[in-house]
Amino acid sequence: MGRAPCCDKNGLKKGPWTPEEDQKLTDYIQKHGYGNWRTLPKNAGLQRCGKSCRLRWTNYLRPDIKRGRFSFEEEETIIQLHSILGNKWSAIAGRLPGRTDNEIKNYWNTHIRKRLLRMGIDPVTHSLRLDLLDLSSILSSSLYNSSQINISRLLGVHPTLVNPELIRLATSLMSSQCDQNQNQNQNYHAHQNVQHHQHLQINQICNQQEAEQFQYQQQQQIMDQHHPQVVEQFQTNFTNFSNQNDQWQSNEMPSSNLTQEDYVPIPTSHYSYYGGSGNNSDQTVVMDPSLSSVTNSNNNFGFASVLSTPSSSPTPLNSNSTTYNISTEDHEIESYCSEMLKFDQIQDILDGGEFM
DNA sequence: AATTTCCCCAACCGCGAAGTT
DNA sequence: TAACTTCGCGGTTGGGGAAAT
Repeated sequence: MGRAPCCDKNGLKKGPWTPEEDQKLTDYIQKHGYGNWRTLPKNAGLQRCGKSCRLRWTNYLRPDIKRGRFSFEEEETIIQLHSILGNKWSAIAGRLPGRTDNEIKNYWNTHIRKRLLRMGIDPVTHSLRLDLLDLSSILSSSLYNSSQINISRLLGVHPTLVNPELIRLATSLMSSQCDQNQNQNQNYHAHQNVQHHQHLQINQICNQQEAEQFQYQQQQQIMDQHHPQVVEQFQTNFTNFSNQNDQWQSNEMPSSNLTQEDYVPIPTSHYSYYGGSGNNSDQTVVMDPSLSSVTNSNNNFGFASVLSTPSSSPTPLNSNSTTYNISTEDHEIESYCSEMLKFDQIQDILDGGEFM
């Protein structure tokens, strides 16, 4: 009942904390603990409301706060937990020692969420969203600009590795597809409600294999229903493309201004956040893992590599100085992610949790 | 070099739940 | 049981730094 009268209008300070205020708060809590946040600021000699003090302490001053970049495993944990818990930031934070809900929330909104959207994955439901991917508009833009870069970005491969024949096929395919796309989108949106409910069911299944299989079937159905031509053509094209793959990848990767993030794998109907087989050898071709079955088996490219945050890596997100070379860092990421954080491990954690 | 735009994140706000009287 | 207080959560904002023009 009733709301706490938040920060007094009379004279209580707001805004950024000064080092002096931090010191006062820290000193006070170290001596007396933090029992009553309402009376604490007065006792500590701070012109702040209790709420502000609590926030400052829990999000910044607490000694067990782990500051700095999120590690790969932390990021993967966040994604997995979010797929189960949704925006329960405090619950997610409870599984990430040293991280605050605020920090995780910020990180989600500024990094992970955007990346999922670029991949055509709904960050709310964690399901494939072809409408978010918006193939036709991306391709239209690419074709309008006659840009090979854009097509290669869509395909998730380096420009120099894009088969010109594939570009030509995609061009003709999508130009006819554009006309149909609007109607299909309308049908697709109607489908989204159903899909959302299905996803909720998936979350309740709490079994990765069952959930993945279920999700795969649903997404396959959507792809087949709404984009049959796309599916068929791309499968054909990529099969042809893969036959030439050895030749393409045998060339040394040229350096480029493009960053790792410029390449967005195509989310196909069977996707995974994780790396593929874990059988890692030298990898230079960026390819959706689902395509690995029709390509060279060494060419798996895990989504983990795409998901890996730039802030987790030594290279800034949009650094133009970054050459396109995933063979070292992403190799490690993929290898790492394929080995860890399997859904059942998360589930084990959650089974003992209080919020399920 | 100056200005504008973009992006990140610390901090705030409002609400509901839990606790207390 | 109702009224009130306190706490914690999730959504949102805006200041400041970085990047782009």
